[in-house]
Amino acid sequence: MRGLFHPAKQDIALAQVMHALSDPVRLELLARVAAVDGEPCTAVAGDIDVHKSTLSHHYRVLREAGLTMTTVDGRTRVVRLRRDDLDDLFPGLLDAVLAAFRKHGA
Amino acid sequence: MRGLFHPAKQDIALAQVMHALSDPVRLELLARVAAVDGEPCTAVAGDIDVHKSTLSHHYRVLREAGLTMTTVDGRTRVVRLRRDDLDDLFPGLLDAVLAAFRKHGA
DNA sequence: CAATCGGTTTGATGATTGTCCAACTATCCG
DNA sequence: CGGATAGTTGGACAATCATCAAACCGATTG
Repeated sequence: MRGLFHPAKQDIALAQVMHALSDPVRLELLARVAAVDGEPCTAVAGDIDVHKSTLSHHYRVLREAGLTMTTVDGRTRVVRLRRDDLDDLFPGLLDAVLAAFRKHGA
Repeated sequence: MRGLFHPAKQDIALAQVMHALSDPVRLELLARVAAVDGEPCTAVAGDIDVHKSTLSHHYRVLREAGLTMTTVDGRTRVVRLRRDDLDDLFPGLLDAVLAAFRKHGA
């Protein structure tokens, strides 16, 4: 498995971030990751009704856009929000999106 | 020309807004519209290097996502930001995106 | 070692997208 | 009216996307 790619902070692009946040499943995932930081993937994904390979795909989109940081722990993956990088690059964006999602859904 | 469709405020969906903001051309358009509110389309589009029908397409995506309000004035279209609706629905989102775009580009 | 478990990778498929071009509509000007 | 101007519409095309299914892989467990 080619070691999980994460973009460097300066390579995080706004349009790509917005695209990563333009899917209902990914918004749901991000909101959950933001709520419980540092949980295994499945614990977070829980009841979402999509195939596990689809979930894997969405996690990769979030990761490669620079939104999340995934580390390997045994046979589970731990997903964390790159809040520091994002808040520094795009102040207020993450909080606005998360608040909007909590209030209105996708 | 089927009269320009604008979603009602309560029908503006987060995911669709994010998708509308996930294209470099549309981010550029939005930033310009935000800067000079109430200008004709071409005055705003100016030097952007895409075909005029492509521009028309992007304007429609922005409009149908609820980001802009387009009115017809003679033979030109006037595009305005739906700032009140957006700020009310998704507080801080628009400003965060615009600030991010001004600082980093797309 | 064998089975299981968490998750990835690799197709395949249908839908959506961004772009251009050509034709069209509607308005304005002379 | 006839031309120019501003923009839309429809078609075509390649690229990307979300989804599923099946095979796979590495870590853990029996």
